[in-house]
Amino acid sequence: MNYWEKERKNKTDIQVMVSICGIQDEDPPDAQLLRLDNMLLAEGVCRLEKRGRGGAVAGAGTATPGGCPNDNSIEHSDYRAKLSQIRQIYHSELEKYEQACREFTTHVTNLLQEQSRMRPISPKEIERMVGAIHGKFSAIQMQLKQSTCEAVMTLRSRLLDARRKRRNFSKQATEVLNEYFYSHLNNPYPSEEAKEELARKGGITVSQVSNWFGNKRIRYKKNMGKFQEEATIYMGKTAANTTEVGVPGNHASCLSTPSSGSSGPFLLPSAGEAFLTLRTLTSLQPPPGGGCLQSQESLRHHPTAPRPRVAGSGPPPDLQLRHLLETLAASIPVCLIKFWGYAGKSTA
DNA sequence: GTATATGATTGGGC
DNA sequence: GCCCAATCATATAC
Repeated sequence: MNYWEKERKNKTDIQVMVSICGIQDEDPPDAQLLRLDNMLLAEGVCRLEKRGRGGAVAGAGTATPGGCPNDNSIEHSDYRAKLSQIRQIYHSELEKYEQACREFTTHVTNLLQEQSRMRPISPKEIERMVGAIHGKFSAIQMQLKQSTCEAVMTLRSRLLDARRKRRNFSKQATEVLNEYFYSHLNNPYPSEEAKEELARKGGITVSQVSNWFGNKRIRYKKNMGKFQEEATIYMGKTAANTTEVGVPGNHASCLSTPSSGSSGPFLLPSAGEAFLTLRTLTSLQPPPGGGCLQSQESLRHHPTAPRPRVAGSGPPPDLQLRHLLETLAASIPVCLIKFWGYAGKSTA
């Protein structure tokens, strides 16, 4: 094999290797790589290898989707096990790629050095070739990272998705929420503070409280008959709490006012006050065109409901309350429903 | 296995 | 940003 043949072969070898790998002079997509790195770090697939990258959230691997604080560590064990598998595969593949990159670089460098005995090859040319190889392997690594990210996302959606991991609230949480709902049936829109307090009492998150009230309002409206019994139970329960202490307006079991505004007409912080107000509310003339409140806006800002203060002559407030409780207990839910507006909406 | 209950998500309106 | 309404996906009851 003469010089030219040898030269041609060497060139061909390199070209074949380069073309097989599709090496081109291209800049690695740093931004995408950075995103993938950050995600893998956040998911705990890889560790911080380089300082100054930023963006990776410390402890992000322990966060639970939806922020639910419920105890789901048992359910997460499967997730963790599979994540560990993914991590192993990722590192194994990464190691393979890095080794292949080293071997390939060495091989190409050797070929170039061999060639340099026959023709002048500048260090820059070697450097350029090595850089191209590294760039290509970086691209391969990025594909690996992308695949790993996809695998993790799939795993998360399968095993950690909040919907799939739905758990019924504890009895206490449901009780707390129902008590508030039925004691504020005329305006079941808890303020942010009330939501926080309900969340704390029920051991759930504020957004779960919001979800619960959203669902409850809709389902109550859709099927009021079904909730009559429940309404009576909770209204009675709250009323009993109130009468037990013998002071109407005792708010020990109640939470802060609804979100309709502190100066609004629905300052009914207890079932006792709700009942006192009932007489006035049910005597209100329905708004024109349909009897009851027509829109969400009117639900939140009823224009006419007065403050339920009993003053002047007549029996003392506690007796009034007791009387009202006795005479109205059975009909309270219906009255409140009517006032709330949905009954009118569906029956008018 | 099916029906129902229930918590979460999504999309649109305001 | 909050709410409603529809819907999804899972839990629970039968």
